[in-house]
Amino acid sequence: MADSTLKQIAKELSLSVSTVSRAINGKSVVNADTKKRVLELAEKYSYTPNEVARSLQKCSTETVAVVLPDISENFFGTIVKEIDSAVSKEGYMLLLADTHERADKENKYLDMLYKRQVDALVLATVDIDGASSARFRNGGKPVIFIDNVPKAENIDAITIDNKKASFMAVEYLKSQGHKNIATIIGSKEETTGAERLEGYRDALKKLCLSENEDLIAFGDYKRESGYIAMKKLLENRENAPFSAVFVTSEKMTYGALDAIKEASLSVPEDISLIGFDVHERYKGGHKIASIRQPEEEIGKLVGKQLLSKLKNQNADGEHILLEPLLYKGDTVKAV
Amino acid sequence: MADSTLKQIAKELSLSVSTVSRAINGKSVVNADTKKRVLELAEKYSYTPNEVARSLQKCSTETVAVVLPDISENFFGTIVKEIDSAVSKEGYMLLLADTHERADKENKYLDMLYKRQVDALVLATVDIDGASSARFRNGGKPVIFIDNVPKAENIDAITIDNKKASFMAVEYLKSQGHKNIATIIGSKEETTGAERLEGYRDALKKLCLSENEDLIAFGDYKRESGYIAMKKLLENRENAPFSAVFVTSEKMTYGALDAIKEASLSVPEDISLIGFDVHERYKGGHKIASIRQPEEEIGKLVGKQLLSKLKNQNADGEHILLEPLLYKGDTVKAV
DNA sequence: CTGAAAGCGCTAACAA
DNA sequence: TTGTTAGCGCTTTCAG
Repeated sequence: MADSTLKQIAKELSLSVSTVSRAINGKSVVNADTKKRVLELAEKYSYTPNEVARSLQKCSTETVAVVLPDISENFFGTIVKEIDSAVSKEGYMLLLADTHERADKENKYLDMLYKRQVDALVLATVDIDGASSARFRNGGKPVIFIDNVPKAENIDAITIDNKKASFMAVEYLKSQGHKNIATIIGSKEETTGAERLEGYRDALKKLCLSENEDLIAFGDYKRESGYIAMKKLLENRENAPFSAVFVTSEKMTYGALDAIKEASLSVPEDISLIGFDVHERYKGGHKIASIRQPEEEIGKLVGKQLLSKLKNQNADGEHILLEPLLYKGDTVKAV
Repeated sequence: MADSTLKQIAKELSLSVSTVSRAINGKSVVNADTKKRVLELAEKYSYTPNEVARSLQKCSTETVAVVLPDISENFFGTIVKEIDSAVSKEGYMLLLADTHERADKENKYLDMLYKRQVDALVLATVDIDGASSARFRNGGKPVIFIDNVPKAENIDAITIDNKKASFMAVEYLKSQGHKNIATIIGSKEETTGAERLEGYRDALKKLCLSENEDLIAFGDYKRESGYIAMKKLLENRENAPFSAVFVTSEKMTYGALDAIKEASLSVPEDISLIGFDVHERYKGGHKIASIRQPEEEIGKLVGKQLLSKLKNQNADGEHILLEPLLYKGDTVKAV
């Protein structure tokens, strides 16, 4: 009834624990008959190996930690799904932690996870210098960064090319005749924010568009911050006019749209807009033009890299850059 | 450098392992001076307790398993986020598994999780008789069902009142003058599907609306199946006319809209529609009328119940029913 | 206040 | 082929 152990089975069969272990694990050669007896009794008692004990012995928990800022976002949900799919095939399971975009929580979780001896870590960090994950990396555990990549040596990461993403957005807006393009950037303390900003600036330069610091607003990835940033841009529109805006995260995009609506303006009639990570839920609705990340591909790649690193401690870190995607919706108007 | 252990610290300080353990855990009384020495050395070696060893000893992993059909759905993502939030405060972490709506995967994952000695389980099952989770429940581990609730004795569950959800949808459609109301139901093998169907039928009866089996189509919660089901309803519309449709899951709702669009029909001009679990991403867009579940509340409640059950092995199972919410969008027209 | 000893359940040499 | 021994790192009586 209660969970049985190797010891109990061994005792009942007058065998040693190791023989029972061998019979059950099938790794080593065991007499066919004793093996049969062991297996039968194990069946009868519905013996279940205790993985905790096994982990302690093997110094490996077959567990991958996944730490990210917001699991309710489709972007992260999809990535997690793919990672789980990939690693579960090899017996690994995921310990998940949601940091709510907070560095203190990230630290707390990484601490807990380290104590729990996870074998590897996938981290969408909000900690820009990589200190929070240093222990894992120094300890030789595979760490793969997604979304944000800290400034540190020898980092493994899988992200899109954020600079290129901004370039694509600006280039598309220019192709539609826009000359004054505003942007809303998430925290520039994080690489995603910093790189998207850099890409935006580079694009303006390369495409000979006018630069204006007043057309750059900042948020923190959350909806409310997109709303506030957009509102600020709109209030200052007389001084710093613009016909289009590039918003660099999904939730901020919705927030920006909230502000536009509140100001009784229309998209794309009054303002053209390109968002980020916005997915159409259904045809026939309003389609928000958006830069998107190939999240399934990211997840699959992370899973694959994880498995490979878990086997062979690959040496050097590499940052895999994927192509961003541009979806032209109906929120950009030619002017 | 490498991870230190109590043993190492004990040896270096010529103390016993137990004293070092006591000093670090602070549970028992230790001489202030030795405690200080221990703590200093622990600090110096950045000692990290091995939770795996601790778990083995304590027969508790401080881990909660969360098993669900699709983590990329906002509904589940939000629930997971809230559960994590709640239980992490007490030191628990989540092991997450995504079953892709497949009973075989669910079984496999539950097996792995059982071996890993999780302390509790939150399960959005696709296994209707509850066999997959029997071991957990018999073993006295807290199991809380969400979304689907198996037909078994003494079950703990937190869901919305699905019958009422259907009633609300039908009632609203009737109030807008609709008399022939079609529906698309997810698997009737699962309680969510069965109850929503039952609620739909009850509502028609109670509200004196005509019943017609041809107006009931089935899907499997996925988008494609909603598309196919809607297409079937539309093709048969001459025989079985309807002016409104109630679709009982988010992805099927999008699929149904796909089919409506493909048939060159408009919502709500040609067909009124109420979906399920559809959330507005942004104001100003097309608003899909929808029954919604209070997912944050569900997640918070699950977290709370989990914690309470983890402490005191509460006795009887209880099914907590929450109120569904009705959001009137612009996809229902008065006729 | 501290140490010795036993053990959580399992694995893995090493012998026999 | 099987058993013995020795842990993995920690907690927890029980003595002292």
